[in-house]
Amino acid sequence: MIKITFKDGSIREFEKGISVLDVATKLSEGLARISLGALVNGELSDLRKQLTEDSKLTILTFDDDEGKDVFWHSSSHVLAQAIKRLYPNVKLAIGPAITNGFYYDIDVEGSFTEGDIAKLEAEMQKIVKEELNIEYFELSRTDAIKLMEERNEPYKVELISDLPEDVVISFYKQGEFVDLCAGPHVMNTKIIKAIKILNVAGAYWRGSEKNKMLTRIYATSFPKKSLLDEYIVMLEEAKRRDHKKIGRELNLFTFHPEAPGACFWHPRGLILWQQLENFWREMHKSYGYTEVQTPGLAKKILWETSGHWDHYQDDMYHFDADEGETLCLKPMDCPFDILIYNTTQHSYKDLPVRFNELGRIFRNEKSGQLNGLFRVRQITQDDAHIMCTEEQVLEEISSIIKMQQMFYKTFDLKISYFLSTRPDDYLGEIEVWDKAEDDLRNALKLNGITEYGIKDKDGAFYGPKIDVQAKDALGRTWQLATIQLDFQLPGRFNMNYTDKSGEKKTPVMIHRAVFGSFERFIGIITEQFEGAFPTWLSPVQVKVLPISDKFNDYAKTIVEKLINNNVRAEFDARAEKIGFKIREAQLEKTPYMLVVGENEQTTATVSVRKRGEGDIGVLPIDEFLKNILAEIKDKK
RNA sequence: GCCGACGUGGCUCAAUUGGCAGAGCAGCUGACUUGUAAUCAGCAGGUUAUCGGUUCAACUCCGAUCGUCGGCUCCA
Repeated sequence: MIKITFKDGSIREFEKGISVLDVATKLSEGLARISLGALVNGELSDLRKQLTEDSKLTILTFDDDEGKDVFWHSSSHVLAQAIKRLYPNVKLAIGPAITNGFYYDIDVEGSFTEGDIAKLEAEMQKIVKEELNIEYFELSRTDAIKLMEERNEPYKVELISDLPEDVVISFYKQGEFVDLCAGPHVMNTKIIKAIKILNVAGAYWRGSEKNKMLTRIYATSFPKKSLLDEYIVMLEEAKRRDHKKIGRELNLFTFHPEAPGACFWHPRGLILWQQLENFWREMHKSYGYTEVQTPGLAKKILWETSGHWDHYQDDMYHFDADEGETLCLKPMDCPFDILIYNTTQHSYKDLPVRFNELGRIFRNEKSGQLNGLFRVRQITQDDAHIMCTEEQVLEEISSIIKMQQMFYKTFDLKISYFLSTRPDDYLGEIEVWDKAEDDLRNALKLNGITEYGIKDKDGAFYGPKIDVQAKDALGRTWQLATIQLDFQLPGRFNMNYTDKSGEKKTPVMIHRAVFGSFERFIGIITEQFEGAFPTWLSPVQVKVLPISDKFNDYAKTIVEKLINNNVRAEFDARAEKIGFKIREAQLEKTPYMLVVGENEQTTATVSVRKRGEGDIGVLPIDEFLKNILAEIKDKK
């Protein structure tokens, strides 16, 4: 008999030799999927051959996300089993599959050391070798609780007690180990060939900092050793790209213990920053924005009015100034842009008003959550606030989506969308929120974005938002751009405009960011490009390298010509061998090196060496200049 | 903030597990005048993150603080 685990967790037995089509016809709706473990030793290809277009039966393999989920989820059971064998007193919490592996949360006295990790890995390998079948069974609520109480698993008891009335309470068993689980799973532990425990961290029970902190063991596993090796290489690659490392090596930026959560921009890093800032400014001009700049320090009253004080005062920097007045370093720009808006009267004809601001804001991020440029306390936000009529909302959001798409394309970052809905601590009326959420949904639809995730209750307290995530070269995702619809602050600040009939109306406000923050964005592209920035962004675009100092005068005329044409060129006049100068320029990731000596001087040319390509031949200097200027203009 | 790990010249890393803090790169000085990823020689550089403790003796063990990293929580 072949046992097959289906997506709903059920297991059915079929006679060996049964065809996939026969299985499919024996199932009522054809919604089932065969999980990995059903397929061993050639059965997979046999089954595949028998699949037809009509058959709704699909095979899960490690190549698809769902198959990975099942595989890793089963691996997490193996991990839990190993833990219980070595440390019987440990209490199990939960152990799901995640993006690149799985974890198990456990309640353990004391802490895990490296030695424990090695022992755990070995025990997991042993369980795999035992080739344990993974079997499904169901229990009534009472029996389920009884079983988990007997096994001294209070967290499981809590989980069972909280399950909804109508749900089937299912378990999976492998050898002596039993775990509460909805499944599905692989059929046998034997297919989990390669396992690695990655790290140990703390995590709160049920994700709440009010609860006990458990120990979370992260691991990953693969059906082949070679896949694990590839994954480890990828992790090392990520480490090599670390922006803090590259920032220091390329002399772009550094961090200092004297100013935790803040970045020091060196001359070269600031050039990079300024190129991005220029791009930001051009982009906003062409989309009809006008730039503003507002104070960094202001009275508390402003945030009391906005509601931020109630929600975020613990995360704001504030102090008592003279006359008992509390001053705050601004944690966001919104109220300031509103003050500017309110200084003049607005006609419906003037709307939308679009203010963009490169605001330096301050947030007291908890020490444990600082992380290089990704999370800083002094943040440069590419903020903008759009005040418009309700009728204009869709068009404005569409325009923002287009701008964001154009922007991310420039950096080869793939983006995906999420809709974040009303949180529990919202301001305002539910009907208004529903409308706002509808507006955002429509805007996504209107722009052909049909695939997007939902982040339930993840909106800002004043409105729902569209969050944009970008994926980098290593497949990591980052929260960057955002579009937030706000029907609350305009009312709180008595913003208005006069409509066609002469009546005063409250505008709608859209908050949005494209970069997210300059710091985070530069951190991400530093890793994305591994420091080899495209020419338009490179702090030094060209290095001119004379063969010997006999050609310094000629080299100097070339450098001057480039600089006069706004190309960022440097002159390496040191008395070093050409190979040494090239090596250094290459390590600095300079896009172009121009080697000049006898030949070039007599023919008024340069010998061009391109980053990543090597020597690409000799060009007249004017032609090189023309080419590089075009490349810079096209942001290549 | 919570859990865990870590902190040695500017950088990358040693120091035989408690017994004289050392090397490469970078820097400086001098020589070499060079054709597509490292020329040679010499010099200098340290209160081992900080503070305290244990010990005849501490980079090493213990405690506290600061910082960093991996997570959790948070992210207007």
